[in-house]
This record gives sequence, C-alpha cells and structure tokens, in this order.
Amino acid sequence: MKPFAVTSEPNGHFCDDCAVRGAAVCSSLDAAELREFEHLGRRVHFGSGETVFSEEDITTSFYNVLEGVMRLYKLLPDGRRQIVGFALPGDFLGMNLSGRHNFSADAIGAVNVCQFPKGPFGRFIEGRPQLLRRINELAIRELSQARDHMVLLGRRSADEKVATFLLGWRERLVSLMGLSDMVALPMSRQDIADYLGLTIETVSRTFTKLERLGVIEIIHGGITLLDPARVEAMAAA
Amino acid sequence: MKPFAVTSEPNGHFCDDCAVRGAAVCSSLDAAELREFEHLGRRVHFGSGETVFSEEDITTSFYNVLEGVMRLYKLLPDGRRQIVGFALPGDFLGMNLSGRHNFSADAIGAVNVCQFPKGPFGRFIEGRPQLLRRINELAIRELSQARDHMVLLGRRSADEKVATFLLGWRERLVSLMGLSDMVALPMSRQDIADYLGLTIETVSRTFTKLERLGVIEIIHGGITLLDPARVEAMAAA
DNA sequence: CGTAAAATTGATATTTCTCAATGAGAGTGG
DNA sequence: CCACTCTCATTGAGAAATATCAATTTTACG
Repeated sequence: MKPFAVTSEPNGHFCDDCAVRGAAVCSSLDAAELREFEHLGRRVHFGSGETVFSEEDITTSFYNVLEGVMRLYKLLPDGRRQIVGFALPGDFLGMNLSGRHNFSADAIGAVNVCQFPKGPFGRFIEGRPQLLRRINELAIRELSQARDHMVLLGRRSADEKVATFLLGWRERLVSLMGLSDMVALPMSRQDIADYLGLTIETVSRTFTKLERLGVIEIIHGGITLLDPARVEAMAAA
Repeated sequence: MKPFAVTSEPNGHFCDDCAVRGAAVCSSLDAAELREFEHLGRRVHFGSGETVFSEEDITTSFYNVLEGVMRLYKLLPDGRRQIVGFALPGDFLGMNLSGRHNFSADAIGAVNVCQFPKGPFGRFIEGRPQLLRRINELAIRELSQARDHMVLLGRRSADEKVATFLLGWRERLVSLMGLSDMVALPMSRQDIADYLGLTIETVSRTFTKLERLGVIEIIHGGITLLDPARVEAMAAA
C-alpha cells in the first residue's frame, strides 16, 4: 500500500519548469537562491490514497505540493476523523514545533510534491529571513483559514456548511483552473463529510437537496453551480 | 462602553518587571534589544468586557497579553458567535496578512496588554530574524491548537467537548498558577458554549451532569476536578 | 462482465437545540 | 442593611436537526 514512491528527476534543474515556482515558498527566493534551493529538494510522486506522512511521525521532511490534492486530517482513538484541510499546489506542509507532524496527509488522486529534508532546509533558511518571512505568511494565512473553519464547524448548519464548502473550494481552484461554475470535487463524499463535521449521508442528502432546488447540478467528479447567488445566500447567514 | 483606556507607565523601563518577559515574543531578545524594544510598546489597560480590537478593523497595533484573559471570536452576520480561542499572558495578538484583524478580541475581566504600533514594530523585526522566528513559532503553535480545536468542534460529543475543555484549560493555567485540581473559569457559560460550538443550556447541563457523576464540583468562579482520571477518560474518545 | 466500493435514499433514533420558567449572585439605591 | 433589579446560570419540556441503521443504486475497476 505504501511502496517506495517514485522519484522523478533525482536532482538538479527542475525549478525552471515548476508550476508553483511563483506561488509557493520559493517565490521569496531570487534566481541564484533558487538554483541552490533546487538541489535541496526532490520531486516525489504519490499514488491515489498513499500516505505522505502520518500524525506523530517524526518530521524528517517538509513538502511543497506541486500537483494534485491531499487531505490533511486527524484521527481520534476510536477512528473518528476530522479533515483539517485540503492541500493544493503551492501549499507548504510539515512545519511544527514538536518535531512530529501534527496531522496526517494523504494523496487524493495522483500527487507530486517537492520534498525537502528537514536538516538542510532548516540550514538553508538560516541566513534567509525572506524565506522565513514567506513561511510565516503561509502560516498566518492558514491560521486565518483555520479560524474560519472553526466558525463553520461550530456554528453553521449542514446546509450552510455544504454551501460554504462549495464556494470556498471553487475559490481555491480559481488560481489553478480559473473561475468556473463547474467545480471539480476530487475528494469523496466521506472526505467532505469529515471536513465539514457531518456524516456522509447528510452530505449526500444536502447535495441532492441543492440539486432539487435547482441551485447546483451534480456531475461526474464535481458539481456545477446553476445559481451561484443563491448558493452564496445559503452560505452567508 | 469603550472609553480611552488607561495607560500606565507611558514609556521606559517596564520590561524589567514584566511578568511575561521570558515567555512572550520578548524571550527571543537579548538585554540590549529588550531595552530598545520596550520603548516601542506601551502598557494599556482594558476593563472587563472592553473590546481591544474588532474583526475587520485596520490593524494598527500588535498586542502582547500581560495580565488577564481575553476572548477571541468571530461573528456571523446574524449574530452567531464562535470563540476561536482565549488569550492568556504571553500570547501575542494581531498578526495578519490583510492588514485587518481577522477576529475580535475583548477582555474577560481586567486585562493589561503591551501594545506595539504596527509600523515601528515591523521595522524592529526587520533586522532581527530571531524575533521573526519566535513569532513564527507562536503562529505554528496556534495553528496546531486550531487544528485540535477543529477536531473537537467537528467530531466530539457535548460531553467530550466539555471534558476536553476543562482539561485543556487547566493545562493552560499550569504555567500561570501551577497545576491544580481547582480550575478557575473566568469566562461565562456563554463563552464556553461559543467556544465549544454548543448552547449555554447544553454546557450548563453537562456541568451539572459531571457534578452528579461526582467527577467535578462546581465552585464559585470555576470547578474542582474530583476525579481527573475519569474526566480524562470522558475526553479521550 | 462481475465484484467491490462509493453514493444515494429511506426509516428511525438520538443528540442537541429552542423556548420557557425558575433560581442564584452581584451591584445599587433607599 | 435590605429590598430591588439585572444578569447569569440552571432546569424542564418539547422540537428540530443530524446521526444511525439498513437497503438500494450507481460507479469504478480488475
């Protein structure tokens, strides 16, 4: 289930054609730094469902998502799962204080990441406050998203949760695929449920309900927003 | 309701006797830096219930909590409230990317903060990666706490939420008042409810239930853990 | 194709919320 | 010092939302 992952381009010259070069942590580096930086990381591929790292694992690497989608989640001892976020290209994973990951991450569909061994990466940061500042920015943005999600989990109804999720997910895809009323949903209904603090049945029923109301259409691998304004109204209050 | 807050010690020499000097962002500064740093901030006092800053306010200052407890929260348009955290001495508030606060903060009981104007503070950070690193650490720790709280909000029952809260709060008080089975709860039941994604009635009932089970005793201004192990068992899974 | 996994749908159970009333403590003014 | 009032907390009864259990249906995959 978790074979050694394929490594493409073992080292050298791959930032040049990296799709996330401008968006990720790398955006804080100049050309010379980037050249040095690219020797630190290796591209690693993960197949659908493969685990990239698990909660409580000792952190040996940081990850920059290049392609694909990952689910980030925590499990309770009895198996209940809360997805704390989805990672998309440009997202940077692995920062922690304890030396251990504080959530698990696995691939939803095929994923490529740029993997940096912790030690060398840490040393590389040392003399580069720009990079540190960039990482800090990413952390602060995530913190803001986390707080928004707390509001959703603690204070919104199932309908609001689903509507908010659809709009939020669509928004996240804008930078990757442009704004569209067709929203690709690569994750399963169970993933959505575990993200929204609902059961799979409630998510499914809510989708069906939205479709019957004529505000969305459920299509293969996603949904289409037929009436975005109305979805926004459902999400808003 | 929000008079100009009292400022004690307009400037100079107050880091010396600051209770949080070793714990807060300041812990990353050496003696010389601290001397310069202390001219940047002013101690400001807020009375019970006063708002320190509101969501969407332009960020003009950062805050270091010195004394007291604050509730940090977000409101939905219809008034529903989610408390995203409680701030205690040593906590650093105000970091954001948008230039606006992304949550509101008000005092629970009397609060003293060390307030830093954004501009000067930003300039002070410039040449001090240690301070930036420290701020980054605080952000990463908060992020980890936020994820834990998402699990609580999305996947735990009312009983588990309350039990987890009592233990977590007790833990946070350790560094301030030492470990004790008496847990001070300066926040109202409504605050607790809004933190846990419950109603005040459910929180109240759960407290009563725990007391009837003999695992806690409800005392004035807090609770006593009569059977901490049992509370942990309720919180665990 | 055939089988397994994922998604949907239905019926019922349970939890938590809502609405309403009561009780307790803190501060105020007589 | 005491009644009064206000806010906060507790308790109860019933309602509503969502979960659970169970059965199909649909889709994915070998």
